Amino acid sequence: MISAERLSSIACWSHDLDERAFERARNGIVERSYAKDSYICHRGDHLNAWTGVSSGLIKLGTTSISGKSVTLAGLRTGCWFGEGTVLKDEARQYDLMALRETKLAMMGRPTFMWLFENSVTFNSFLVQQLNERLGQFIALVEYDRMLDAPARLARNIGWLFNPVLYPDTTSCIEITQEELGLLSGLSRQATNKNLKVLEDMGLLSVMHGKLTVVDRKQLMNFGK
DNA sequence: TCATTAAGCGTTG
DNA sequence: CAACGCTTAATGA
Repeated sequence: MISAERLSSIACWSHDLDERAFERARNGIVERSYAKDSYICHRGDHLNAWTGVSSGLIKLGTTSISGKSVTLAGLRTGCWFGEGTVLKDEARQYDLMALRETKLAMMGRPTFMWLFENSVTFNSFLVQQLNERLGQFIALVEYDRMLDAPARLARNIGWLFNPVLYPDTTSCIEITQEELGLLSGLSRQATNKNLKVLEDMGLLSVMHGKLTVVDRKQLMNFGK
């Protein structure tokens, strides 16, 4: 269980719930901390919790049979994920790893299902979120087939600041260039080179171990 | 042939 | 000490 203030600050979807649903949510959530580079779960685990990133950064990925690891998505502070797995009551399809010190809010399946069955506003949020994600992953395929390296990097960074998925106001993210590369399907060198291109264009600014987005709109439209 | 990458290592913040 | 930058040998278009 977490405090009402805490829920409110880490879960923007909680703002529209009625009092009964809000209390239910609050009672069904626990918070946990994860050290940098530690795994939250592996593929095949039954982590039956809808999960919010209270602080930190997570990597969603998997490892191929040959042992090569693939990064599929980065999940920033403010993001809630795992609804697909919890709804279907399935094992996890992908690995989750904390890329730095991270706090997660876990909502157990019973609470999630209760909200799903009883709260219209909660459902609205879920639909909006699923819709946004679908858009994100379709776009990813498009980028892969249509865009060059700088544009892929630009748009992947842009997605990390999607206002629906990450309803915070910061424009800064702590992430290494290597991780940014894994996220965009680029090598470390190519990432570094193209970050400088984007920086020269005034779309973002690069610092040691972090970057600040200056113009998200232009990043998202890069290459058009 | 030329460009790009992974890997290793030196440098820096 | 981890992130960055540079060099180099391998890879592949």
